[in-house]
Amino acid sequence: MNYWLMKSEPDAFSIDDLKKVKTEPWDGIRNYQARNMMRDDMKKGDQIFFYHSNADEIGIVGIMKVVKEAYPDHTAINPKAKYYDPKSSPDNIRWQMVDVGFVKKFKRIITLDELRQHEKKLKDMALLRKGNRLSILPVTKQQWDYILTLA
DNA sequence: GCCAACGTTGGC
DNA sequence: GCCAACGTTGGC
Repeated sequence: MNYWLMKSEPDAFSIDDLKKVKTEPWDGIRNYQARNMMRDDMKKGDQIFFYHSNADEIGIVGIMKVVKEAYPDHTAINPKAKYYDPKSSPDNIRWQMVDVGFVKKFKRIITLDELRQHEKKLKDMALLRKGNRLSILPVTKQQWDYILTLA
């Protein structure tokens, strides 16, 4: 079982939105590294931290899981979609997505600030590394368990 | 709204 | 294959 962290701007899609709809196709990923992780390493049942970015309160807000493994992100070939990709075509969709399911919302948000305060315990957590803008990040079991104790 | 830190594109 | 220009992300 692998562990992940996925970012979303709560204005666009928040943990409360996920709680309401239960499952959601995680479309719009347009970064090769992130796509490759979804395609190659994300397995059904993997656990994911839901992270709110670009918000009043930035941080981890809950847990979701992979309910469907990677498949083509058809929004890439929809000219009206927000993340339309003119270089993709129906027989060559460059992007993939997974479906995620709601697991739980934390009673409180584990803010980025707080995570930084635990930097030593969360050694080399990808999220805390400088300049990291990937919207999907791997989390180690140790980091996962430690963050759960914070929550 | 600013800007640092990227990733991507495209001309050469 | 290099790299300048451009676009995007995301914290502040």
